[in-house]
Amino acid sequence: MNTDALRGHMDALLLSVLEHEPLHGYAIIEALQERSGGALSVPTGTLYPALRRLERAGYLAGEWATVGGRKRRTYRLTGAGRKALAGERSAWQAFTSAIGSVLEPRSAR
Amino acid sequence: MNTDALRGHMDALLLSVLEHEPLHGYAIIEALQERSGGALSVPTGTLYPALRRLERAGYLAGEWATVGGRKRRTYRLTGAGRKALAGERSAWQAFTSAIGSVLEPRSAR
DNA sequence: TTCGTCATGTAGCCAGTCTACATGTAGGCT
DNA sequence: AGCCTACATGTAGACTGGCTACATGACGAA
Repeated sequence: MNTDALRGHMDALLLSVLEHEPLHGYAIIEALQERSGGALSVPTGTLYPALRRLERAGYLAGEWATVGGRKRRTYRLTGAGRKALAGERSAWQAFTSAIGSVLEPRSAR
Repeated sequence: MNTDALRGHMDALLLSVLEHEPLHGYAIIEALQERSGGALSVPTGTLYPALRRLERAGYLAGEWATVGGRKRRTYRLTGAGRKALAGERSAWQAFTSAIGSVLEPRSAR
């Protein structure tokens, strides 16, 4: 997939994937790919700026760690992040419902 | 609603709303609003350029008419437009399925 | 004659995604 | 030693397409 249709939904994806466990950037990319059955491949040039944006917004908290000689920045969801995630989820519902109701094939009335 | 999340899905909406009957721009805006239960309000600065783009692409055919002294450009779906619509529909399925599978709340594993 | 609805259109802004590049470690293979 | 792949993060700049704001004009009602 990976069209620009993702626009506006990245935040939801990132917050969601961090809901149950903190992850670092590289692991987030893999998690998204795995969870979506390979459909989503987020390039690093999209991911890292987005993580920083969400951190600035207060939805994520990042922390540096060194594992096996490699530096990682691990992000976890903040309280505000959880609220934002809930908001993103209901926005997603509203979004798909609105588009779906238009796209749904219907017989000529 | 009406965030920029629409990006990439406008084509599908327009093709879909024209599937069963040709409409002119203004009527398309109303149809989208009605079908979505008021959730979608597409501004003219989005609609008209999109219609022209789809016409250039060969998915729509536009024709001028004058009704009650007012000029309208009525668009109808072409054969290529129908094919494109089918493609947009399956793309939409794939898209929502991918995002949904990530967003879906799940208990910690 | 003014206002609201109908009707179309464009210029320019803007935000977020993508491409391509840059940097560096670790481990395996030859 | 040298090379490659996987791991890991990051930035600059292009691109794209939806949005705001504006411009134009006809019609009917108050």
